[in-house]
Amino acid sequence: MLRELAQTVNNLDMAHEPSDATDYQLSDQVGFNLRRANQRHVAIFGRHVEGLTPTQFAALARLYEFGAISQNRLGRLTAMDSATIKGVVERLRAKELVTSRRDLTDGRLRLVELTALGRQAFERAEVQAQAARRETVEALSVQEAKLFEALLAKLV
Amino acid sequence: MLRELAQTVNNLDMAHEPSDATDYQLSDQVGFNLRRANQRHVAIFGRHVEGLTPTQFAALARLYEFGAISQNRLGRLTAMDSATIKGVVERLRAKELVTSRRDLTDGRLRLVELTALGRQAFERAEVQAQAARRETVEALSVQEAKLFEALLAKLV
DNA sequence: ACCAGATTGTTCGTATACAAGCAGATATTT
DNA sequence: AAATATCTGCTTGTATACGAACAATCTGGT
Repeated sequence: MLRELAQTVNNLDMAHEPSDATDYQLSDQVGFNLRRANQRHVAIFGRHVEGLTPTQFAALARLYEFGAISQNRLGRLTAMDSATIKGVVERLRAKELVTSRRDLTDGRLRLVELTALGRQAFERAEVQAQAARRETVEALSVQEAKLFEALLAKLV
Repeated sequence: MLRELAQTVNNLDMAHEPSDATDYQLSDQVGFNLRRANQRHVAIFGRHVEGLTPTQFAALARLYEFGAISQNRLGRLTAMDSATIKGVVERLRAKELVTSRRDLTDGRLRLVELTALGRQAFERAEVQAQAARRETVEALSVQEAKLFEALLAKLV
């Protein structure tokens, strides 16, 4: 019992201590909370969606939507730079969810495309991603969630 | 000129194409935008605050507030697990902004504390972090920003 | 046809981020 | 006191994330 309490107190450190100590506010509060909100969402996503990270899922979604596109363009569509998207495509290839080949008309391009397995994986994951999305905003009312999403969209 | 235009069109890919194509919505839109908002903030923070990442700044802020605390506790206060906080403390030590030593009464603990240089660095960075915070939410009105921050705080 | 500039993709280095497994120190229970 | 559980910090492995530099390729203007 005492153990549990100590554990609970520990876990509440972040939530309680700042206000306990003073009314001190981390001067980068927005950034700090954006980072924490993202961490939390990634964790929730991971519990709902089997075998795909949020970024991998985003890549599959874009490929599902746009068909065969170049690796860099996929990166732009998913907000990843060329170094990052390279690794993501590599891991999706390893899972055989996408293929990649050189473009015949433009030798610079590496065309990335979903496999049949990739399409299936995306369709299955899409339902689970919706559930993750709901859980992420579950602390907000429906209206608050809508408002939050709208404001967030204005930020990015 | 055409080059510039092409560049511009490329940069707008993410903003335009989804709506151009259909009214398709990424089913993990909230997560996707949380990730992008965080990316954007980290970039803004980097432009305003010299020599400190947002996470390093958060660690300094907590140490400034709490004095000497254990490494794991610092991690909890800054939302980093033990593996992550270790690296952050290591890099802060390399810049001589913090020191770390064993606790005499509890042999497990590694006490981390600001140096005089670290205190100065934090005080200077705090002003710049405020500016970063403002730029991050500049697309929102003052009321919208307040609302957004309140909703974000409810999420985490 | 040519050359300057731009784009694509790769590699390297640095910095979070977390899971899992570990050893050592401390705390709790019996 | 001994057995058990917990906590701390470390290490390894995997996955974003980005800056910078690079070669290969393509495009624009001449």
